[in-house]
Amino acid sequence: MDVKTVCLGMLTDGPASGYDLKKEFESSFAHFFAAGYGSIYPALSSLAEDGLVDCELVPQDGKPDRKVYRITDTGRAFLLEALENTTPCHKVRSEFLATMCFAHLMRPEVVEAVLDNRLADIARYQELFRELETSCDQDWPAGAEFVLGFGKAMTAAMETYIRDNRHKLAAKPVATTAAG
Amino acid sequence: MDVKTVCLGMLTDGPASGYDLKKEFESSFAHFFAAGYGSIYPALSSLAEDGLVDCELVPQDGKPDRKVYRITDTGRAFLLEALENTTPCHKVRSEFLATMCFAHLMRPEVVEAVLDNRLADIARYQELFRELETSCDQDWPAGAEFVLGFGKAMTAAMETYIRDNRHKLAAKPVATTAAG
DNA sequence: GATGCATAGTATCAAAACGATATATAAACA
DNA sequence: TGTTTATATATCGTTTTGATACTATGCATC
Repeated sequence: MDVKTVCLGMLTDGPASGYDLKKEFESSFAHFFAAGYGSIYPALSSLAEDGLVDCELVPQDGKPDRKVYRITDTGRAFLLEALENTTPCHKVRSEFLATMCFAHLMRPEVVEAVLDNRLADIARYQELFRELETSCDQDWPAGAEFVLGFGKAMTAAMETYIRDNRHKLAAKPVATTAAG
Repeated sequence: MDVKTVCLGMLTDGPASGYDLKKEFESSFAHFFAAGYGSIYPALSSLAEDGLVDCELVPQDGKPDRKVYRITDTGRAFLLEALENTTPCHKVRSEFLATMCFAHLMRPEVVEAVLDNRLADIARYQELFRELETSCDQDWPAGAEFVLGFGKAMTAAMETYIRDNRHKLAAKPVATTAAG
């Protein structure tokens, strides 16, 4: 389940350009699957090369031409197979937690700042979730609702945990730091 | 906060080989920061080249020589600066959630299998957490405890959410799937 | 007695992804 | 007038991934 497959999946919703897909990665997918242009454009080229999508050039006045991609029957079949033949993983890559592992080497006020920063980031996600909910609340497939709810549950748990446990990070100052 | 910095941080705990660090990535760091040999060895080489760590060759009988790395004063200073001068991110990369977005394209029994698989994965993490707790319970820096607790809270929230909401994924079957 | 697997250890490589930047145009804004 | 925002595609060096290779011992299985 790489960027290619996710792009292909997004295209089951209707034809779209790379730019369109990027916006989707930044909204409904933002909390669990990031992808930049450096991944999306090569992915779409590769999908087109493999015949899994068709590409239509749509000229525009002033702006650059749009390359609108549409999933093919082959692509649809490929996607179904890809969806059913994997055991999808769920990975966290947290510089935040890595930093907190070394909190005892940091000045307490910096640790506090990092925690505040994380809470602010969580708040941004929560606002995004509210927007997603209000903008298009009905007609969503069950999966999309499940995924949104998942994101809400995770951020809520994260927020609660940080608020309830941040005091412990300040509590244990290390004597000398000289372990050499 | 890349693999290099995390390795450097791990070395504040005492000298270690790439193999040792890999084991740490697989245990206490497993739930939030993955790294393979392909990242660790180049990271250590680069750190040594920059004078942030020293490398000592320790011959062994039968087995290959160990390359034991030790953080230098320069390295320690570099680490402190790196820890204090960033706003560390926290990213999720979930093929699982991406798959669930397209649950309406999948056979219900496959969706169920994916969910069961995820729960099993969560159970493995929970067992790892129990092991980490029992093996070295006192003398941990506050940060390590915070991070372990964070992992426990997240996996617990994940498990609860999946158990409470999985029925919704089966509830809304799509009529034709032919949207093209 | 051979095969396979686990442990201990270092190392490399292609492919993928990341993150930033370049390019071009127009509208809105200060 | 100058800056930002939006629309759109594209590239490119660096990092990361995931798998594999290599050496060597020991232990269990066939």
